[in-house]
Amino acid sequence: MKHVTIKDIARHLNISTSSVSRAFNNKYDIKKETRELILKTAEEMGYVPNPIAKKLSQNCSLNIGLVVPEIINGYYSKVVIALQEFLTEKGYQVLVMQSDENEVQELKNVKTLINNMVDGLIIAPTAGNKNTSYYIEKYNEGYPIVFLNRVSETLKASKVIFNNINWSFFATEHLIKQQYKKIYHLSGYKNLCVSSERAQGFKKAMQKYNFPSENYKIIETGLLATEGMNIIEKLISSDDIPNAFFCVNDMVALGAMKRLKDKGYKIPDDVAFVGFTETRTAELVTPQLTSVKQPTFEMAKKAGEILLNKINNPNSKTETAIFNGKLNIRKSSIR
Amino acid sequence: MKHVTIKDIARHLNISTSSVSRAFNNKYDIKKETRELILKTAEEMGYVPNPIAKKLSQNCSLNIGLVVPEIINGYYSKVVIALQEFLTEKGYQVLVMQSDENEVQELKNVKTLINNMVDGLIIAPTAGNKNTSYYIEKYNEGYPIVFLNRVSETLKASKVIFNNINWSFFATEHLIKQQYKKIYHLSGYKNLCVSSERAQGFKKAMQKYNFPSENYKIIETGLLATEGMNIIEKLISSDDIPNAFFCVNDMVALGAMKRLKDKGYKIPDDVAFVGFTETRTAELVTPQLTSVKQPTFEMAKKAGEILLNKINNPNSKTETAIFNGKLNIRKSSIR
DNA sequence: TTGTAAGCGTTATCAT
DNA sequence: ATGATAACGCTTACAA
Repeated sequence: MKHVTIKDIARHLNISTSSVSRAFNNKYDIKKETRELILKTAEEMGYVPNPIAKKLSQNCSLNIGLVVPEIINGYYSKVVIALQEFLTEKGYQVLVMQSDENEVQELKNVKTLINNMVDGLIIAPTAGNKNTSYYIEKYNEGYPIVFLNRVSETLKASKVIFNNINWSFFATEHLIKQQYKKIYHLSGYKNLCVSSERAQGFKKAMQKYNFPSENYKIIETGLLATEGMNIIEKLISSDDIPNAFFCVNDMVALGAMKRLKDKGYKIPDDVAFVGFTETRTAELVTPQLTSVKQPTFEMAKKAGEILLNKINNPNSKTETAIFNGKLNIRKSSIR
Repeated sequence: MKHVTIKDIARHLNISTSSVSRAFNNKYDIKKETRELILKTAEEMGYVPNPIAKKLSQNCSLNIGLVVPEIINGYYSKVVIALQEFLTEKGYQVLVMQSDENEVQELKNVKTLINNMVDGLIIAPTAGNKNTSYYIEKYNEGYPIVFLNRVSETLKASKVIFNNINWSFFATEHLIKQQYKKIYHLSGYKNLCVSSERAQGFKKAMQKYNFPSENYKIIETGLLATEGMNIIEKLISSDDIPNAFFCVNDMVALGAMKRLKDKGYKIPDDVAFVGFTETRTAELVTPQLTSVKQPTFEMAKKAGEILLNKINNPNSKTETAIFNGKLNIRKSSIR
C-alpha cells in the first residue's frame, strides 16, 4: 500500500531526486542511460507518480470541471461522454457535477470545482440566471470558462449553442406544410433561454405563414414527460385540442402523446407531434416521434476545444460557436 | 486570479501560518479572539483553502472514484446521482468515469483513479470479468473497493447486489399466473452475471410450474433496444413467436415490443411483455411496460456507506448487501 | 549532465 | 496560546 516516491528511487540508485524527476519529464538534459536506468528501476519498484504533488508544484491540475443540469437526461449524458472522450485523450481528467436543475446547487458545484483548482470549466446552466453575473465576473478575471447550451447568444463569453430559433422555425414549418391548421407549442420554462428561443422560432413561422391568432398558441409547461401529460388533461377538459403540437423537447412530446393516445386520439391523424432534441425513446414509441436532432457530440467537443485553447493561450479571444441540426421526420407528423 | 494563501493572511496579521491553519481546523488550542480575527480577515482577503495542498499534506484526497459501464443508461445515472448526493454530504467528492461497456477502458479508469489517489472506489463492472483478478488483488492489499451490481454473489469482496434470481422468478411467475403458456426469455450477454442470474430465475420458474421444454426458451440477445428489435425479426421469419416475453431489461423489451407492434401484433393480447430494471420510458409507451423496479438509490447509498466504513476503519470486514425489488404490473402483461 | 535547494500551500510536531 | 519548522511528493532555477 505504501506509495513508492521519487525519493525512494533516488536513494536506491544513489542519485538526486531531480534526476529522477527529469527522467520522467524528459524535457531537461539527462543522459540516455541514466534515464533508462531510472525508468527501469522505477518500474521495478512499482513507482507511480503522485498527481497531487504534481498539481501542487505546477499549480495546475489537468482537471476540467463539467457542470450539467442533470445526468439522467440523455442529452447531457452524451455531453459527458463526448467531453470525457475528447479531454481524456488530451491528458485531462473530467470532473462531472450535476446541478439537479437547481441554481443553488449549481453555484455550489462551480465553487467546489474552482476550489479544487480545475484548470477550466464547462458550464451547461440550469434554467434561471441568478448565477450568471458570478460566472461572468470569474470569466472576466480570466478564468477559463466555456458555456454550453442554454445561454443567450448575447452573453459576452465563450459559448457553444444551438440555433434554436431557426430549427424550431423549420420544425414548425414542417407541420404547416403537412397542412395542419391549428398548431400549439408546448414551451418549457419562460426563464430558460432555449425555451424562449424555441418559442420565438415557432412564432416566427406562424407569422410568416399568416396563421390567424386563434389558430396558434404558446403554452408554458416544463421539460418533463409528466408535465406534457398534465397539460393534455387541462386542454381536454377545456376542449381545446389542436391538430398538431410542436414541443420544447421529446419528453414533453412523449408525455403529451401518451396521454392523448390513452384518451383515444389517433396520432398523427387526430393530432400530430414534433419534438426537439432527439432522445433514444423517440424511436421506441408508436408512432415514432419526429424530432430535431442536435449534433450533441460535436457541440460538446467544440466546447472542449475552445476551453483548451483558452487554457493554453490565455489571451485567446471570446469565441462563439452556433450549431445547426437536422429534422428527423417520422410517423408522428405525416399525414 | 492569484490565490490568497495562509501565508498572506499570516503576514498581513503578523502572526504565524500555524495559527492561521489552526483557526481553520479548530482542533488545536487557539484563543477565541485570535481565531475570530483570523477568520474575519481571511474572509475579507478572499481566502479559499487549497484542497490540493491539503491532500498532499494529509495524504488523503477526500475523493471517491466511481466507475460505471455507461452513464447514458438511466440506471447508472441514478447511481451517479445517488452517490454524489450521499458522498458530497459526507465531505467527499465523486469522480465519475464511464467504461463504455469496455473492459480495457474500465481497467484504465480504475488505474487513473487510483493514481489520482482516490480514497476508495466503487466499481460497477462491465460485462466480462477479465479485470476481476486485478481488482481483487488491490482489494486484498487493503484498497477500499466496493462492487456494485453485476458481480457474482460468490465474489470474495464487499459488494451491493440485487437478488436477480428471485425477482426474475417472480416476474416469470406473474406471466405464468396470467395463463401465458409459451414464454421466451430474451437474455443479455452470457458472460454478464446479471444476465445469467435472470436467466436462472426464469428457468427455475419454468421448472417449478412444469413447463414442457418446447414451451419455453432462453434466447441470448444483448442489452440494447436494437437487439430486441433484431431478435424479433428473426423469430418472425422462423414463425416462432410465443405468448409472452420476459426480457433481461426494459430496453430489450421496448425494442422487441416496438417491432412486434409494427408488424401488427397486439400487445398484450397476442404477445405479453415483462421487462427488468425499470426505465422512465416504461410508462411512456403503449401499453405501459410491466417491469421489476430495483431500489437503485438505496443500493448506491449502501455501497457508499460500506465504502466509507472501510475507509474510516480499515479493519472492517467484507460486507455483502443483497437487495430486493418490486414488480410493477402494467398493461403489457395482463389479459 | 547532474546535484542542491527553494518552492508549491497545507498540516502537525515540537518548542516556547 | 502561539511560533518555528519539518514534512507531504514533486518541479525547476541555479550552481557545479
